[in-house]
Amino acid sequence: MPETLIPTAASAVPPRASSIRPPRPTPRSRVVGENSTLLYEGGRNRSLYRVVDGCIVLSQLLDDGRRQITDVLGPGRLFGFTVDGRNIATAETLSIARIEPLGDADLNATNPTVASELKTTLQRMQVHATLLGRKTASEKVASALVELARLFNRTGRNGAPARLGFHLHLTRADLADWLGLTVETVSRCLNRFKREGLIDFSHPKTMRVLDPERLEATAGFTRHRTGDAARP
Amino acid sequence: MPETLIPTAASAVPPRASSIRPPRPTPRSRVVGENSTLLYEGGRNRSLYRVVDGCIVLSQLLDDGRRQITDVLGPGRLFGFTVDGRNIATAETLSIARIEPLGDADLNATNPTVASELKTTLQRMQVHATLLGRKTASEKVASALVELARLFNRTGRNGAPARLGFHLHLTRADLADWLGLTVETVSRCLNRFKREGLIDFSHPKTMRVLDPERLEATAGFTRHRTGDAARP
DNA sequence: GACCTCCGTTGACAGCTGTCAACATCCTCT
DNA sequence: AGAGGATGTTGACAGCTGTCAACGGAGGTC
Repeated sequence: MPETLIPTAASAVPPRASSIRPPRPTPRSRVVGENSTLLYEGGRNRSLYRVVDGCIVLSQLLDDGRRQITDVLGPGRLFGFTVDGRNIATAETLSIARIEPLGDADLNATNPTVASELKTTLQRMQVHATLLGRKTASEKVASALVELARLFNRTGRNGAPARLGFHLHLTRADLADWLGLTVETVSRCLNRFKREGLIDFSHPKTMRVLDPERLEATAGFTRHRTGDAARP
Repeated sequence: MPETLIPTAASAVPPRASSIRPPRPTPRSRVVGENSTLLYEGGRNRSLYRVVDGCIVLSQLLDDGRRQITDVLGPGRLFGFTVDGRNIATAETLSIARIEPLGDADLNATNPTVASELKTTLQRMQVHATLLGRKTASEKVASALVELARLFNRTGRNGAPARLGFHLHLTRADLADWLGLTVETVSRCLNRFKREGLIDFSHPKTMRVLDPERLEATAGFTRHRTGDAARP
């Protein structure tokens, strides 16, 4: 039963039993349940939000129901950008999440931090466009795993990622909507990767990367770099 | 013979014979020839640029040569955004273009106009992601035609677009790289639309929209709008 | 605890789009 | 004007990915 808009109460939110990463209390931050729609594309809102903890996806819909997830947000990322006062995208939680509203003023994005985030997001979108338009199904799924492993790896961000286990917050359908594929194709790719020893999972969302190098190779990860000539 | 980086001279640039839209002289603006690479992805630059006139595309490359055009820019659009001082995308001219460098300070995007442009671009990228991930070849090509007709229609922007003729600055290969298709598929779609009376072209780049409504219908254009409930 | 829906997996099959090839046309350069 | 390359078109064919279907299992509700 998805809630709508931003609930103020942390109703269905038992703080995780042995909470490994204690949610640091942030000014005005709120906890939101899983599968809540926070913002609707085309709707109005008066604030930007920062993801403090959890996983949030942005999406757009075509009127026949086809969905495209345009971004997957982890801790630190901002969302709620508007054009002409209207939300660019729908925002939904894929996990219990803690979000922190930013002031009205930041809506104008004249805040340097916000502007920087905008540019980073723009870059991410362009990289994802290249994935959507020019990568094969296997490359897409492998790319997604590499990216999500970085975002949500279990070991925290204390230097070396011990074993590349992470919680996949997305369902197969979410992955499909993110990568421009169907559920069946995503499932087939994941299980092939599993058979080939690239990854492993017993529960559908408990992922472990067994062979990072081959996975990244499968992702066709490196973008072409013309860069500038080395300046000696 | 593509030039590299920003040339200061307007070498191969005969100002268009009966120039309908006289290039308004802008402070410090420069004219750049067709098929020039202005910026390289991963390279450094110290300024943003505004497109005063002409057509410029942004692109990314995978290292095996696959290319994705991430945006098509017309008059008024900005480009040259960086992350960590590095260009996000390669920028190339598809026509003789006039560009105007903006000050260093604007690189930080704290200028409200720049910030607004960033948000608009972000929205465009998300709409395009939906196209790349969730539309069929026909829908993609039709969408592209609708968008390019708006961008480059011949009648200027004096209210009603008389007859929807416009100059297609992109080659079939450019269209393919923009839409995530192959040249052959693009060509087949365009010629089918021509047979069906949606569009017409004698020269490959001289496009005319004959049936805007059916073309937009083919584009599957309307995105789902949940909007806000009407407030009586 | 039983039911029931959602989610994930797997197989069979089809069709959209990519691949390969040949050819036409346009443009540039000599 | 002629040569040659880039661009565009069209056909034949293949294969990647989508579609349809069936099934199993997990989680949630009563």
